[in-house]
Amino acid sequence: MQIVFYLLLKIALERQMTDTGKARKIKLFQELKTDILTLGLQPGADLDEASLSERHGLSRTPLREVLRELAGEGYVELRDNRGARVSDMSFTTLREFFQAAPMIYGAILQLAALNRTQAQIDELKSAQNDFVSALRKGSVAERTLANNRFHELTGEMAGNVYLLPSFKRLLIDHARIGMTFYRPMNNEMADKLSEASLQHDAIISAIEAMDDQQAVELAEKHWNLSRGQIELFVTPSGIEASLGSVSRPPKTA
Amino acid sequence: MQIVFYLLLKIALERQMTDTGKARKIKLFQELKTDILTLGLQPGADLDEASLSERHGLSRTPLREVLRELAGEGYVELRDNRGARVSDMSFTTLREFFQAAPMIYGAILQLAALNRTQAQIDELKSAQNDFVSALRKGSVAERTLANNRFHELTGEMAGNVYLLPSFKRLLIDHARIGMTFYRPMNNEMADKLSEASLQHDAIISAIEAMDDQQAVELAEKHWNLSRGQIELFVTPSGIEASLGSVSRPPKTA
DNA sequence: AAAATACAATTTGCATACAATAGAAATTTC
DNA sequence: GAAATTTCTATTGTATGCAAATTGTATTTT
Repeated sequence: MQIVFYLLLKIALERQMTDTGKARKIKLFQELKTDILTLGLQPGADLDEASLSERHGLSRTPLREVLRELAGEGYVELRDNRGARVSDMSFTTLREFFQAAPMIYGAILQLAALNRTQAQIDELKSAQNDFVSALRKGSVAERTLANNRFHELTGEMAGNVYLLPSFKRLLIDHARIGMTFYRPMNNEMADKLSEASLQHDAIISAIEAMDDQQAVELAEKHWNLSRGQIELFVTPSGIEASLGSVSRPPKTA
Repeated sequence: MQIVFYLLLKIALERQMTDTGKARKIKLFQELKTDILTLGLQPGADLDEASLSERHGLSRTPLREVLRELAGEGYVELRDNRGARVSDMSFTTLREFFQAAPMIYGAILQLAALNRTQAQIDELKSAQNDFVSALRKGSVAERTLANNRFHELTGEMAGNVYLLPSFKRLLIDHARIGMTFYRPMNNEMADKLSEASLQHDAIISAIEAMDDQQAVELAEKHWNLSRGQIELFVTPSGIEASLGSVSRPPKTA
C-alpha cells in the first residue's frame, strides 16, 4: 500500500517537473514547427483551435498565444475571425524565394565567420554529424530537419538581429521545398546530397578559420547546388512512354 | 423623451460600429507601435499588462495577444513570467544595424522599382507630401513617423515576403535612432533634412521609371546621408567652454 | 550587523464561460 | 425552381477568476 502512494507521489512530482503548462506549450510549439517544416502540415492547411488545444492538453488561451508566436516567425498566417493556416507557398513566393535567398545566405555565412564562438563551432560540428547520419539512415523528414538545424546554427553565429528574421523565414520554405528534393529519385540527386554534406564540412572549416570571404564563396556554391537540386526535381528528364499510355478514367459525368 | 431614446440608440449603434473589441485591439496595436517608434516608450521600458489593459479598455487576454504580435515584428521582447519590454538598443545592436541596413535597403528599393504598381506610386507620393509638410511644420515625432511611412511603402512595393521581416525590423530602429537626428540642432543638420527630402523625390522618380539600377544607387546615397546624420549627432563638434566652468553640485553625503 | 530564510504582495500564466462572427442550412419570396 | 433572406451551427474573440511564479520585505539566525 505504501508503495502505491510512493508511486503516485513520484508520478505527481514528475508531472509537475516535466509536464507543467510551460513544457506543454514549448512542446506544442516545437511540434507545430517540425510538422510544418516536414510538410506533415501542408502549406495552406487550416489549424483548428479546439482540436489542437484538446490534442495537446492545453486550453485555447495559451494555444492562441503559440499561434501568434508562430505567425511572427512566418510559420502560419492569422486571418480575422477565421482559423490560423499554415503559410502558403505559390509560384510567386517561390520566385521571391529565389530572389532573396542568395543575398541573405551570403551575408549570414560571412557574419558567422566573423562572429562565431568556439562553443558554436562545436555545436555546428555536432549538427553536421547528425546530418551525415540522417543522410545515411534517416527518413526524408529527418534529413530535412538536420539540414535545417545546421543552417539555423549558422544564423545564430551571425548574431545579427536584423538579418535573422528574414533568414529564418527563408529557412522555413527552404526546408519545405527541400522535403521534395531530399527524397532522391535517381543517382544524380543522391550524388548532390553527398556533395551538400561535403560543402557543409567546408563551411565549417571556413567559419572556424574566420575566413569570411571563403564563407561567402561557399554560401554561393551551396546555394547553387540547392538551386540545381530544385531544378532537377521541378524539371525532370522526360518520361519515355507516350502520353497515350497513361490510363485515364472514362468520362462518366 | 423619444429624442432621448433615439440618441441613446444612436450612441449604442455607433459604439458597436466604431468601438468594438477588434477596433480597440487595432488601436492599441497602432498606439504601441507609434509610441515605440517615437520613443514615447523607451527601449528597455517595461510594459505592465494590468495597467495597459485597463488604460485601453481591453481585458488582459487580447492585450497579451497584441504583445505577442508586436514581439513577432520586433517591437517588444517577451520574457517568461516577466513582463514584456520594449526592444532594447545597445552598441552591439547599433553595430549590427549598420552592417545589415545598406544591403537590405538596396535590395528593397531595387525590387520596389521592378514590382511597383501605379496605385502604390500614388500612395508613395502622398506619403512624401506628408513628409515634406512634417519637415516644415511638424514635430520631431511627426517627421520621424512620416519618414517611416515613406520607407514602409517602399517595402510594400518590393513585395518580397522573405526580405520584408528584416526590412521592417530595420525600420523600427531607424526610426528610433532618427528621433534624435530629426531634431536638427544646427544648420548643417537642417540642410541634410531637406536633402533627404530631395532624395525621396529622386527615389520616387526612379521607382516610377522602373529604373532598378538607379534605385539601388539612390538607396546607397540615401543610406550614406542617414549615416552622416547619425554621425553628426553622435560626434558633435566640441564644446568651447572648459570643463571647469560646468557647475557641479557640492558633495553632501 | 550581515546573511539567509520565510513570508507577503504583485504580476504573469492558464482554464473556463460567455459573446460575437462567419459559413452553412433552411426557409421564404418572387 | 432560383434567388434572396433568415435561422442555425460551428468557430473565433473576449472577459473573468484562479493558479503559479517572481520580487521585494520582514524576520530570524549566526
